[in-house]
Amino acid sequence: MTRETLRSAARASAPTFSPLYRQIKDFLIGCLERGEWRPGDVIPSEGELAQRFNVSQGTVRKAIDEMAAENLLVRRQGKGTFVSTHSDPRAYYRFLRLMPNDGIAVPSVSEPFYCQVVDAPPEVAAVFGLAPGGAVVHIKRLLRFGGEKVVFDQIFLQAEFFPGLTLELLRAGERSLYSLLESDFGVRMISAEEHLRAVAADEECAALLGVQCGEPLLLVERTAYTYGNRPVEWRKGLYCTRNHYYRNELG
Amino acid sequence: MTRETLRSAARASAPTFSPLYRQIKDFLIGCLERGEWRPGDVIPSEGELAQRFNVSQGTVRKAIDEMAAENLLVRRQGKGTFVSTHSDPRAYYRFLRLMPNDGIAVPSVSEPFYCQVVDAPPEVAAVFGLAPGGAVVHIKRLLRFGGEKVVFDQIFLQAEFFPGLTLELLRAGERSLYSLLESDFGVRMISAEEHLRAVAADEECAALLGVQCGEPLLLVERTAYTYGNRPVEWRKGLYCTRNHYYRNELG
DNA sequence: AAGTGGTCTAGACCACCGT
DNA sequence: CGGTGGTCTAGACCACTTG
Repeated sequence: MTRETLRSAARASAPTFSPLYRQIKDFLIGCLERGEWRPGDVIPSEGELAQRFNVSQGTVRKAIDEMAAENLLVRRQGKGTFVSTHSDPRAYYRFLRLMPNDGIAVPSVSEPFYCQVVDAPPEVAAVFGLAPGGAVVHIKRLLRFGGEKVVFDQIFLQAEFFPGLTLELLRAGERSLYSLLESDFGVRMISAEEHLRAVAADEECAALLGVQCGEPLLLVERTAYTYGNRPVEWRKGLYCTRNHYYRNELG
Repeated sequence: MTRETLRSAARASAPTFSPLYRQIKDFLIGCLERGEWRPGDVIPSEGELAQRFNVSQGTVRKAIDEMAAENLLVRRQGKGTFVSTHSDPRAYYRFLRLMPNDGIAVPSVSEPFYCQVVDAPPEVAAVFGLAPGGAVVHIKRLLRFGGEKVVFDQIFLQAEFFPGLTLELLRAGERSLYSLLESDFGVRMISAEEHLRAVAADEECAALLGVQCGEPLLLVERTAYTYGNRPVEWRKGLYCTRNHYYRNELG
């Protein structure tokens, strides 16, 4: 593929100016989407990509810079550039913002106890753009921090993307849910949006979390997206915030 | 100032390697801290800065790129690079994550009703690193969205930085609190950390927000920082999340 | 037309990692 | 040592804004 190929493709598909590094970035994202490079893999070096596209190293560099800023790639000096992965223990809790009040981090343990394919509730169908009653996997689990029951999660996934996802599979191994979805089903979560509210505990979750019925809980609704901002997960978490808080940084 | 000045300064102060663009960034941040360029001002052009430091445009560019990514500067093609400001209406709600359930944005109105210099409560003194009982300004206010009472804020500021801050001043004009603190006291908020919990409404805030005593509310504690990660504000907000939610994006 | 930021190049050298 | 990412240059040209 030559530089001219890139330029002409841009002009053909859109009259708006698209810089070279943007086109290269789009190409790299395409490789990730199509699974040509899998999570944890090294991608070709900057020099090699520059040759392949007939551009200078700096142009490839700018494309990779942006993708690294978006957590799609990870640079490691002297080694190469790698596809981000949830299987890296350092990324296990990338999306979990819960912190203990006293600041002392303790290991968290996930205890899934329910996993069934069900008709999508209307709210979930709307998020996924499914027909009402489309098939989704419904997971319920408890998260413990140092033994203490802190979070009750209800997770919904589009069933067609996760055939054979069972409670046994969820319970096997130490990896995080996103790590499992990534390695066993090829679906990678890259961003998410959360909506937070305060609610009163109902009977079910009061029993599960071991709190009084009516106790204030933090309700966290999350929509998670894969490449191309396609929603693939919706979840509803109830957090007991007696000994923990949800941490957020504003820039 | 020459390139050699930059290099030798780096070697003298620290044995660790510090790239040129880093040193230039530090210099630019210093200018902002010392108030040499004020919010809303244009800073010198990339070419001029490159000449001044005896480096190439690309090096200056990288320094400015990072600062733009941190919201310290704003680039405007064809016009120049500007110091970020809370006085820009587009930045009024930079730190406010509250959204209406129905997605229809309505204007918010701040109603401060209390402003006194008081001894710092222990929690606040700890955040500011003040001696117990140090002087802080204590502000109470209500935030309304389309007339509806939604947030009860209690705000604490280090008194020494804000002499003459009164209820009248807070009530005057349309600008946001951070815009006022920036233009009238020269203190600019650049980042913040929030801790969220669910709590039950006590009598005071139930009355203020017009909800039942015991109703679940979202408790948002914020520490806001100015240049150099110096904390200058601590606030405690109680959000009624019946018709609104706290929105957060995870990357 | 002049001035600004935005893109791109070709090549150099440095810092880091593995063998 | 060779290969990788990280820094830096000097200069070119493009895109946008303003006078």
